[in-house]
Amino acid sequence: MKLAEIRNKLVAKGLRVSPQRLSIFEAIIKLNNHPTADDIAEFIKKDHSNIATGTVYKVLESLVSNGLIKKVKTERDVMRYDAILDIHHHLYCAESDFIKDYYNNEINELLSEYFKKNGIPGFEIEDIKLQINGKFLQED
Amino acid sequence: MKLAEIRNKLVAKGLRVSPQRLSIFEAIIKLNNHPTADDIAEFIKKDHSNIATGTVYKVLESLVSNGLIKKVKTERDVMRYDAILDIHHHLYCAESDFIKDYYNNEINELLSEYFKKNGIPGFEIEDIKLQINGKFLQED
DNA sequence: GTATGTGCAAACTTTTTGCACTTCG
DNA sequence: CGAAGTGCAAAAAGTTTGCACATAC
Repeated sequence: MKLAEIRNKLVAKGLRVSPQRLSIFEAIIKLNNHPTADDIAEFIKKDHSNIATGTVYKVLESLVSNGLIKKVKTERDVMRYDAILDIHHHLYCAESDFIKDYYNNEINELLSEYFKKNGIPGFEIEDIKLQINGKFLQED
Repeated sequence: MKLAEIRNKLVAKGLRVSPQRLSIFEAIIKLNNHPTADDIAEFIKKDHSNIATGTVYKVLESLVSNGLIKKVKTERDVMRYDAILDIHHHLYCAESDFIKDYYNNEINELLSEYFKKNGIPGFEIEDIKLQINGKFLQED
């Protein structure tokens, strides 16, 4: 995703384009393994200018509440963030607390077809995500 | 689940049967909406005897690492706990941060059949959970 | 110029830890 | 009795908040 694209997304939501917003958004995309607030802060401090921790949280919050990124949580005790790129699922290894995105349209269709036929009473489905738990093998 | 049953589960894992373990385990089952450590502590302090916060965390940790309960996390910032009763999925409403268990064997079979045919390269699947996001309608 | 965003540090919340004491088996 | 578990209080970790200052538009 190019900078101009990010800029557009911010503008489209009525958010001002500050360098902090840009670099946080960029960081999430580049650090694409579901970074924590701390990962993001470090990344920015390393490659770019300085940024306050409080700002990182405030910006993340505004991006989340504007639907530009998502919060992801694992069994560990920190929040992780995820750019919203596409419908994807998560492969998760509890042992290493490592999350990897998993794309599979066949599954998406299988599920959406199933739930189109059989809804869930008392619940309005917005989207479905798989959390596939297990272990990563060598080649990762 | 009866007390005797809980007792057995503890013994089976080589854990000692302390009143704290029993009441924490019981609390998770009774407070069956994925209670937080704090919910559990309050519940125990109300209905039964006193318990230290540190103990609650220590006991939860031992139950989790012995596979007797599970940690569940939502987008909010506290950890929740879940008795392991059966294969189930979660209906989740981000707005209210409310989680409800969802049982559906048809889906389980659909998925396990699918992944039996088409594995995921580099990943060994242990189990699959659906997180179905959306909104609860009135009758909840 | 003004509403919005940022930096900073202090406060808050949740979870962890260490150690003396207690209890299960 | 001894190993395992608990209470307590202090500390760590993660996140939020308030307010003065800065900046995007």
